[in-house]
Amino acid sequence: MSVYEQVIELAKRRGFFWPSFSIYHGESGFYDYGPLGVILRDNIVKIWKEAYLSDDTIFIDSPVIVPTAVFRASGHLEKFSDLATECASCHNRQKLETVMKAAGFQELLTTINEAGKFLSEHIVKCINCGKRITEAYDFKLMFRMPGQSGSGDLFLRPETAQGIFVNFKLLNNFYRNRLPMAVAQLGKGFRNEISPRQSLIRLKEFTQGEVEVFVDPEKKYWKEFHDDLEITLVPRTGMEIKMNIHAALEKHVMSSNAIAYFVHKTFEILSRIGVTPEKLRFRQQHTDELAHYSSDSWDAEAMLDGDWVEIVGIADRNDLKNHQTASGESMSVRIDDRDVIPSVIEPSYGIDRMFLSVLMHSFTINEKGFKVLKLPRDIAPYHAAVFPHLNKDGLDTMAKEFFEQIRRIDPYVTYDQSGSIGKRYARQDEIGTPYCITFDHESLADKSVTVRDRDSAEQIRISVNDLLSGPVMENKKLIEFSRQQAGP
RNA sequence: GCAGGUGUAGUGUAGUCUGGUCUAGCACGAGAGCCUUCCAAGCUUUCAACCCGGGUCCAAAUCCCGGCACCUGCACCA
Repeated sequence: MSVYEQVIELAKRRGFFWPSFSIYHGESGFYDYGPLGVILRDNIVKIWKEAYLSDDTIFIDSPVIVPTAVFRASGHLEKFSDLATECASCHNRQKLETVMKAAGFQELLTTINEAGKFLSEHIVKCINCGKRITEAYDFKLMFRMPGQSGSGDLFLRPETAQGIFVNFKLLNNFYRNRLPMAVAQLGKGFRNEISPRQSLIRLKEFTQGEVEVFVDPEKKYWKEFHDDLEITLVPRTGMEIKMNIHAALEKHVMSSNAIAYFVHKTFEILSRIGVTPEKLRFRQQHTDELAHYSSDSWDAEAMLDGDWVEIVGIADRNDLKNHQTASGESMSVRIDDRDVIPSVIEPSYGIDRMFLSVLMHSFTINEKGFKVLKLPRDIAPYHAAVFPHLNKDGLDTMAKEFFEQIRRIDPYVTYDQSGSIGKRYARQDEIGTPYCITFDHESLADKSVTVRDRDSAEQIRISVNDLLSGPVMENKKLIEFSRQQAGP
């Protein structure tokens, strides 16, 4: 089994995630987060959110249901729906554009009527079987929902970004008309994918963390930053290189301080949540793969089972101009003596893909053949598990009492007294719990317990009072202990 | 969406070709109990499945049709 398959199996069995609606045979493109998945995802989101809060970013939360006008202005209405063809003979579906190109036609057809007329007047052949194609249809990548009479149709947003753009003036007013300004939003996005695949990688309903950084288009500057990292970069023109981001900026591999800054920041966030740096690269998109709204884009890609998968996109986009034109509202900001419409640098995080990458990169099999999820300690769903060594002599009641106390200090803990001690360790290893706290006969005498480290299986003895002094992950003795275990 | 493959307890599988002895087997798991002085030990016991719908047949997990889902490839990924 591949790592992906093993992670899927583990996720389903241990409650990280699974396909939605399965008692009704499921619905492709939708997944539930299970009990442990919810906690793990929240922990990942928390790190992302705090990384931006501590970097002068403001947050907003806007509706997932959005009126047509917004997407007319943003270009999604036009670009997000493709004219497509289906061959009447072999049922092969293609984008109209692709079929036209293959047939040697240059014409750009944008409406269903135009396309129908063109196809009836010209012979356009199916790429697959060579039979003539006579009809085109509209394929919408956005979910459309009927609006009330007069107000027009509504759409489920395909990205959270527009909710920030349409609020630009209010947000910038809140921010006292300064630039640069960074605004973030965490929320659901929806895309009617033709063929959702690979569980959390292509969902119809997904979670995004998007940050829109509004900058002076002439400078595209956010902040200086410290950087002693070597990061794998794949520029549009050239080979994969390991490079320092500052150097990349100086050598114009990256076009602006803002892009470089957020590539660097993204690298730090991803390493922090448990994406392995060696399995991470930043690749600049080729011009022909750029989204309609973007002029440059660096994708963070994670190596998952031999494939590079995009998990974060850092794009240079220019949406405000469109909204100014469409709405008639000025989006310009006064900088020195100039009125400028800000450019936007957008780091857009695919939370579900990050989540899956963290699981896959944390997944290990130990020398005994058992699975150990080596999650960063503080993002593990449970920080610690509490066991009685034996279910007798009062060990169980003592352990249970301790558990009730510690969970009031740190709710990310669990209790288990079923099966043998070894089985319980194995259960916790599989879900990534970094510490197992065990009450044994010595505990009865001196109120001390053993704490076992997930990655080394080594133990220390520590007093109950030390453990109850604060949250598990802030415990100085445990931090010291895990440092020793991580060492040589 | 196309082509091919697959679909059996929570998980992994046997059985499907060659319909009946399948009251669907096994392992892991989970629950209860016993035992047990630290890494999936053992014992007793319990739980739990033929993807859905239709058809053929005396008889369907097994054959046929339709649907759904998953996997691989192609296309798509704004």
